[in-house]
Amino acid sequence: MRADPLICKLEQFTKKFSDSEKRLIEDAISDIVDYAPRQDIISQGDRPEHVHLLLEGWAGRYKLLPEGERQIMAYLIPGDLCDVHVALLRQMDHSIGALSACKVAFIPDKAITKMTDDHGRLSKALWWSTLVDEAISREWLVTVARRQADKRVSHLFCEMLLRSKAVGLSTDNSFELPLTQEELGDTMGLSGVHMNRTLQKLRSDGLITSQGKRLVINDLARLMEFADFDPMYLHQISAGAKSG
Amino acid sequence: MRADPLICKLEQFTKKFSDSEKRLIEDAISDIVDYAPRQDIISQGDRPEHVHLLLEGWAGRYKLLPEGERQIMAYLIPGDLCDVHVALLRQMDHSIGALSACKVAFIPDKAITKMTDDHGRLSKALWWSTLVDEAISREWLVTVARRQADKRVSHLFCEMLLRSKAVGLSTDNSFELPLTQEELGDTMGLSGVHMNRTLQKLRSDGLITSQGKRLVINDLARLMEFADFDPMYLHQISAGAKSG
DNA sequence: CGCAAGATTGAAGTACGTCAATTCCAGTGG
DNA sequence: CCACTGGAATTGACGTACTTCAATCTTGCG
Repeated sequence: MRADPLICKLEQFTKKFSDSEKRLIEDAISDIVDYAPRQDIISQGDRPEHVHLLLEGWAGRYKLLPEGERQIMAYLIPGDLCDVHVALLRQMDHSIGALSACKVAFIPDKAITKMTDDHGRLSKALWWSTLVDEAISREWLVTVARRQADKRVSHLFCEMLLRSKAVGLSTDNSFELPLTQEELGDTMGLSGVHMNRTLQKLRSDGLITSQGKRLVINDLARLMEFADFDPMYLHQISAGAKSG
Repeated sequence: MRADPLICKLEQFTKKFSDSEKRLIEDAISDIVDYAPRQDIISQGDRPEHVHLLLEGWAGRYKLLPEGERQIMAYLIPGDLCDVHVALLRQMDHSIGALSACKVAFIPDKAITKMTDDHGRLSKALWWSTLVDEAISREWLVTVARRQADKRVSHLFCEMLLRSKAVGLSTDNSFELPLTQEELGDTMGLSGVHMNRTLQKLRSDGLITSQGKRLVINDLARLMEFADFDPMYLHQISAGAKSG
């Protein structure tokens, strides 16, 4: 089903959903829209009328600074909801843009409200996912503030591998990374040039391999060790264990 | 009342609470505990049984890194709740420590659950406050990743002034800042030495003045301009965004 | 007064950024 | 099939905003 990654993700928090619950989510989708890379899915100041569920591709939360630099504050991958709870805030304080080609499902606000009013379990699961988003944001803060470039990038790769696994996008130790080095830099607070040199170092140290847009982590345990990566903040049930 | 700062804060989001609603919150407090500076209020790995409401002093969310550096990821000031929704996550992925002497109210988990089950408005207000926390965390990420030391610190000071105002801790353009320069550095990803030089620069530029532990912002408009500070992310009704 | 924590200062090192040139590569059209 | 093209990756030279270390001065406070 189209909502599989979302369900997959939420099932990390709660017990397996029943078929009828799955259908409930699935049927809430009112529309599906494609976005090209660099296109905004939601813009700062918007007050979206429906919730956006990412089905395919990568998107990013970002802000622009006065000198024109872009800071990406979060990655969204399939199964991630862009704005479950904007209704509580008045408007978006940042934008969400497609990083690769994206397929996005629209779920009307009312459908979400109805779903969560009737299903405490689902409501909790959605809130759980935003609490995890918050935990991720805090960890990125630590990463950017305190870790050196090579560990910064390694830490990010560990996270994205685990998150990809959690939604069924990775079974081995590799995943699609549809980003330019510039975009990676905009995420970790590094220049494109330095990101390039950092990736070269990680490759020559044998920690990663890249095949086109696919990133291969040669030895996850070693990379996690190197990056001081503790998966606890992801609050995955199997945290620490390797799924697959 | 003891819960005044919290109520003050929540009233930014929702309409004024009735006296009975205020009493409801007030009466939920089961206990009040004092903490000395540097003492942990909640430690990583904990699964707290009650919600902590900060009444006096400043506390901080932090993580420790392998080399022993501490990264402070958020400040908590009076009116802030430390862990409203930990129940949804299995355990704390970080610690919360007192930065100054703190007075903390304990509210039993069950009291919160009951309160929010019965009062949708209050429940929404509490969730609103965690969404704002998330927005703040994202803004700090931008600050640390992209802004230079002087703007970084200025941005932080703008935020803390507005947050202090929002809970009635500041009426003019000054507020209590009970932190060492080292702690400010641990927050903004700077060494204590560089934090010192940065503060000197801000003082000599006439942007701030410090009188002991009290920070005076000489010209808020100028400091906001300098720091590229847009208060929208705080989602305060009064501080910018008009309700839509 | 006397002590310890914090603030301040200077000197030297480094991890990053910036700029600019060059190479690589996937698409596209001929 | 190849030549063309524009974006992305790579490289080198150089500048700088920060860190680190270590000494000294200041302040709060019993």
